[in-house]
Amino acid sequence: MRLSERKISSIMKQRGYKLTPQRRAVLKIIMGSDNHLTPEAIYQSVREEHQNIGLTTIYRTINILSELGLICEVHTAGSGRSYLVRRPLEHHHHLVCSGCNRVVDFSNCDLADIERKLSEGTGFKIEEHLLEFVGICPDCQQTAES
Amino acid sequence: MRLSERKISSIMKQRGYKLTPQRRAVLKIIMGSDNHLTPEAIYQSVREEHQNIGLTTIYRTINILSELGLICEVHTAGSGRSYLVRRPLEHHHHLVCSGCNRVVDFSNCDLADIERKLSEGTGFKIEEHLLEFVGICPDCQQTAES
DNA sequence: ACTATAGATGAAAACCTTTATCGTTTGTAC
DNA sequence: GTACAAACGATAAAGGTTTTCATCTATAGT
Ligand SMILES: [Zn+2]
Ligand SMILES: [Zn+2]
Ligand SMILES: [Zn+2]
Ligand SMILES: [Zn+2]
Repeated sequence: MRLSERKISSIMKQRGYKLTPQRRAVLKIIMGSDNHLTPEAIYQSVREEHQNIGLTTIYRTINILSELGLICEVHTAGSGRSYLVRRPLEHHHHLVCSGCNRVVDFSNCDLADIERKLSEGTGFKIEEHLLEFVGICPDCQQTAES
Repeated sequence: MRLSERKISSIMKQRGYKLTPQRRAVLKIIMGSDNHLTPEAIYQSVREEHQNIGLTTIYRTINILSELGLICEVHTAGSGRSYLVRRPLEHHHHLVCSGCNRVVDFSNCDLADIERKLSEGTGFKIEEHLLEFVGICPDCQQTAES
């Protein structure tokens, strides 16, 4: 299942958050991009159409979306945070282009075996895992060659 | 192979860095802990014996150790950085306790299959991966029960 | 429509983490 | 021991994120 603006709107309202024009503008930018975006980048993009919005509102909106599980954070993006809209709702991971920040989602993470062995070997009760791949996308490979 | 203080000392000198008392003190704290430590935590620990050291020196030392590949960074540690000494020198990953920050290293990460499939499916040239597990260690499980 | 209420906004200040600056101190090589 | 480069600590500066607060909606009840 993928997230539509309608669905996001309904989730937010259900949890007591209003879908204001500012939040709609932030959502539009995040949903319209294939790349992961920093708060500053979102700010700059939103500002092109909505020049009065404050950076504070960007952060507030990001934090809400994150709390509701509607956006994904990328961890291999250097210092600082970077987000993109949650495209598959189910458990998944990211393949990130180090050239243009494009993100491809994938769901076939088969870590159950490793997880079980690790758990048996260490006695840890494993709660979550973080898996991300970094590479160069076809477009950026071409750009690099030419 | 594991890193001894002697080995680290030789690597640092070879790369033009002096092993000062301050750096030795930072190393002692990092090497003496099974947990990942934030710069601030390292600062506090080092200060107990070396009360005049500056936070700047902690950061400078961490950055050198990181550049030389002598420490590992943990990515699932919330906001901000956290480090521990690099115990296996070869490629490896971390299992982190969310209770006490203890870290267990493991080397049998078998992501080659996933990586090949991903590469074929997307056309990405994959350069690196990030894999980390989070769980509760046996000690913290007991603490939680009692 | 009018008002009351709760929530959201933007500007500014505060906060926290990390890095740069600079005068002084320390290690190392001769 | 002297000379030199490197490292130190204090402080300031730079980023990035959150708090504060007065103002401004949006919504619901009248
Ligand atoms: Zn995602
Ligand atoms: Zn790319
Ligand atoms: Zn490690
Ligand atoms: Zn633990």
